[in-house]
Amino acid sequence: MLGLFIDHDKAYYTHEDRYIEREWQYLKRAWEQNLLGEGHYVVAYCPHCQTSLSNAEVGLGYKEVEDPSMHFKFQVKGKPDEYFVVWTTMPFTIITDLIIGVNPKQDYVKVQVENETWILAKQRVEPIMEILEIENYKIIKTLKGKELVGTKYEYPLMDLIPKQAELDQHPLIHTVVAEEFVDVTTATGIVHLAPANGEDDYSAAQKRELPLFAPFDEQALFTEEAGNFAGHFVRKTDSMVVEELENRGLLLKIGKVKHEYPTCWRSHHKLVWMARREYFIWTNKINKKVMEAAHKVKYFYDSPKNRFLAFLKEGKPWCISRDRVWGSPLPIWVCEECGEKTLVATKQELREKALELPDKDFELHKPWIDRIILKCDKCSGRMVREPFVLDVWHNSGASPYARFTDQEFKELVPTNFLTEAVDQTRGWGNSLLLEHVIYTGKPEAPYEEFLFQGFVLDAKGRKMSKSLGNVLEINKLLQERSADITRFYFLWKCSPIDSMNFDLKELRGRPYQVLSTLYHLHNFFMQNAKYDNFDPQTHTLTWATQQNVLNAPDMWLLSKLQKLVREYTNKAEECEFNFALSQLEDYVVNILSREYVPMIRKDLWSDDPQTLNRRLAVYSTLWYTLKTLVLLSNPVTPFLSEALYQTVYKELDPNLAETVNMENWPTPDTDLEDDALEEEFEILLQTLPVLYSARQNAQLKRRWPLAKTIVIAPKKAQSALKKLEELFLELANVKTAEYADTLPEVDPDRWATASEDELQVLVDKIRDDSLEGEGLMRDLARRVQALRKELGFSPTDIVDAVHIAELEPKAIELLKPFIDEMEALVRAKKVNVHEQQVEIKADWHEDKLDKKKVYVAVV
RNA sequence: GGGCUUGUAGCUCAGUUUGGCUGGAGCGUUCGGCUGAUAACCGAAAGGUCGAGAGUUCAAAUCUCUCCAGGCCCA
Repeated sequence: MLGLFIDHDKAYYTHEDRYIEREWQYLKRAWEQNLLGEGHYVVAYCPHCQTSLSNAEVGLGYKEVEDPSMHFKFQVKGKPDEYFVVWTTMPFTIITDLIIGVNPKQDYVKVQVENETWILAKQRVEPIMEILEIENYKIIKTLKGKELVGTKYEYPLMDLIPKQAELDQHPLIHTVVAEEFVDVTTATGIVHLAPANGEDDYSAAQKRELPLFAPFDEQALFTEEAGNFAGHFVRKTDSMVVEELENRGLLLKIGKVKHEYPTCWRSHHKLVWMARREYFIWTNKINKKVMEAAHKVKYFYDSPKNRFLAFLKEGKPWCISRDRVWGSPLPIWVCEECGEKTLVATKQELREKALELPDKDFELHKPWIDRIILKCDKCSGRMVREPFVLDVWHNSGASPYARFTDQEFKELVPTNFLTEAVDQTRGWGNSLLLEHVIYTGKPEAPYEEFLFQGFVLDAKGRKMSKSLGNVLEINKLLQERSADITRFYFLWKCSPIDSMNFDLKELRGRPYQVLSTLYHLHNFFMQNAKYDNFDPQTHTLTWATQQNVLNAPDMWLLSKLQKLVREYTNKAEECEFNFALSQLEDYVVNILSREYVPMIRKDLWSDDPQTLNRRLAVYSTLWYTLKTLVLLSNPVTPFLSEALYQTVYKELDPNLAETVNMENWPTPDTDLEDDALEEEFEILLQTLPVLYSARQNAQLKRRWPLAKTIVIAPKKAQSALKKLEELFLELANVKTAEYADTLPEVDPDRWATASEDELQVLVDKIRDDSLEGEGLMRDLARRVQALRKELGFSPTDIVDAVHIAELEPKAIELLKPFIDEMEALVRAKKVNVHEQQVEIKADWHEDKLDKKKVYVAVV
C-alpha cells in the first residue's frame, strides 16, 4: 500500500511441488556432505495436546503456577557424611539426572551441620539455612566451583533404575561439571542436570559427549528403561521421587512454590521439556565457511553486523524437523527391516523407487507423501517416510535456488541487496546464508548486502500492541495522509537501524513542509513558464549559456545542485537515508525556496518582451533543478514524483519517457560546479540577515527602500559582496553600499547597526521624500496584492483600476512619482489615489497601514 | 539471566569512530517582522546536571568501569 514494485509473473509459492523439489536439492547436498542427520532436541511439549510447541508458542503461555519446592542432597561418593545440597521444582527429573553443575568462578563452601558436611554456594548459606530452619552450622572450608569439578556423587535411585546403574560406569556421569550458566544468586547455587528434560542440561551433556538417557515415549510416559517408574506420566512421578528420597534420608525439605512457568496456550497444562528425536543440519561442521561468508557481506552498520556475526558464531546445529501436518515434507525414508535411510529429492525418483504409490496424481504433501513406500536398496525391505515436515525457515531460506531456474540462479544469485527487520537476523538472514553455503559448498552468502532495519514503535517509544491500543493502522493513516509523506517520514526521521518512534503529529510537520514546498515550487514554475511559453527542448541550459542570460543566482543554484546529487547519492548508497533526505530537505526548503526564488522573483515579475530571454533562462534553470530533485526523491516519494513527472515534465515535453521510473539516476555535472561562486553566495547569505537585523533594530521594514548601507567586513567578504552588489542591493532593498575594514566615524543616531562574528552592517535611517514615497507605494501595493488574491484574481490577470482612499495629502504627493511603478507591480491599467472614499464600481476594503486606516478597491 | 543497541533543549535528532575553542539543527513556545508558489518564511529571546556515579587526562557529550532506564533477539 505504501508502494512496491512487484513482479507478479515471478511470484513463487513454497507449497508448490516444483518449489519443494528444488528446496529438496539443498537437503540433498547436505545429505551428501553428511551435514544432515538425526539427533535429539529438547522441546517444550504439552502432555495434554501431545504436541511439541514452538518457542513463540511457549512465550504465549507464561502463567503463575504451583510446583513442588524440593531441597535434597546427593552424597559424595566414598564420603558417607558429605553431601551436595540441591533444589528443584521438578522432582521427576531426578530420574533422568546425569550430572550436577556448579559455576566455576564462584565461591562454594563446605558447611558443618551436625555430623554432616554440606556443599553449596557461599552466598546461599544463610538463606538456605533459614529455609531449612537450621541454626547451628559452621563454614569449614571455602573453595572455587572449579575445584569441585569431577567429584563423583552417589546416584540415589540406582536400585530402582537399572539403566542408571549402567550409565554410572561412564567416567563423567554422576559427577560435578562446571557451567557458566549456573546461577549462584538463587537456590543453592548447585543444579542437578537432567539432559533429557532441559535445554541447558542437554547442551551441557552434549558438549561432554554423554550418552542420552531419555526413557519416555511420544505420550510423555516413562518407558521400561526408567525401571520402577515405567508406565507413569512423567510429571506424575514427582511424589514417588520425593518419597524415595525421603526413604533414603536424602530429602531436606519439601514444600510448594508459586512461580512463572510456561503452560500450553491451548490447554493451559504445564509444559514439559523433553528430548525428542529430530533431524538436524549440522551447521556446526561448516561454521568456518559460514563465518567467512558472513564476513564478506556488507551490513552498512556495525550493530546489526555484530549481532549477526555473534549469533552465527554460536554455530548451533539447525533443527529442521517439525511435528506438523502442514509443511514441506522431509524427504527421508527409513527401512523397516534394516534401518537403512535414504533421501530422495525428486518426484521422478520417488516414482522409480516406490513399492507403493498413492493415487496417480499425488502432490508432495501429507497425507499422500506418507503413503509412498520405497524399496530398500540394501535389503529390498519396505522403507517408510520419517513423519516430519520442514521448519518453515528452511522453506524461505531455500528461495534463491528454489524460486529461480538454474539459469536465473546463476545470473541473479548472489543478489545485490536485501533488507529485513532486525528480528530476521536469526530468521531469514540466517537461513538464506546457511543453505547457500551448503548448496554451493562455497564460503559465500546469497546476498552481497543486507540491511537489517529497526522496529517501529509508538510516539512514546513503546512497542505497538493490541493490548496497549497503540497500533498504527495503515489504512486509517492513508485515509488522512499520503503514502509518500509516510514513506518520507520513515526514511527521513532516523537511521534505518534505529527503532523509530512513529508520531503522527511529527509526520504532519516538517515532512509535509518539504513535500509541499517541492510541489508548490512546481506550481510556481508552471504558472510562469507556461505564461512565457517556455519550451524545454529549445530553452536548455546550453541555450541560456549561449544567449548569456544565465546569472549568478542560477549558476550558484546549479552548482549547489551538483553537490546535492553527489552527497545524496553517496548517503543513499550507504543506506544513510536520513542523512540523504536532510540534504534534500535543506536544498528544497532553504536553498531553492527560501534563497533562490527571492533572487529571481523580480526577473519573473515582468511582461517585458525585452527580458523574455532572461525569464526563459530562469525556467531552464528551474526545469533542470526541479527535475533532478524529482528524480532524487523518486525512490522515497514515487507517487508525487510520478504525478509531477506527468503534469509538469511530460506536459511541457511530450517526448519524455512514459514514466519517471524510466529516467536515469542523476549524476553530478562537474562543469556546473563553481566553488568560488558558492563561497561568495555564502558571504552574501550571511550578510543579509545581519542587515535585516539592523533594519529591525530601527523599525525599518524590509519593504522600505533605504539610501545606504555600510558593511564592515574582511577584505574577502567585501570583494564577494562587491561582485554580487546588484543582487545584494536588491535583496537588501538599499540604494547604495559602501564597504570598510573598520568602523568609520559616523553619527550613531543616524545609523542602525547589527553585527555577527567579523561582520558589522550599518543602515542609514534617514529617508528622503523619494524613499518614503517608494516605501509607501510598496506598503500599499502589498495591500492591493492581498486584496487581488482575496478577490480571486490570478497573478497574471490585469485589472482595470485600483483605488486607494483616505490618504493624507502629503502621502498622495509622495506617491505621485511611483504610480507608474505601482501600476506595473500590481498589474493594473490605472492606479488612483484619493483623499476620501469616492463613488466607484467596486467595494471598498478596509485595511491598516501603520495603525492608520486605508481603503483599497480593485475593479 | 545472556548478546546487540539506545539515552544530548519541551519534542525529534546530529555531534562520540580519531577527546580540544562558547555542545548544534529542525520542530514547538514568546515577542517583532515579511509574503502573489508555499500549509511557508525572516529576526530576536527563553530553553541543556549531554541518563547517574566514579576513573583516565592539561582537557571528557566523546575513552574506561559500575549502575539506572528503553528497544530487539535469545534464555
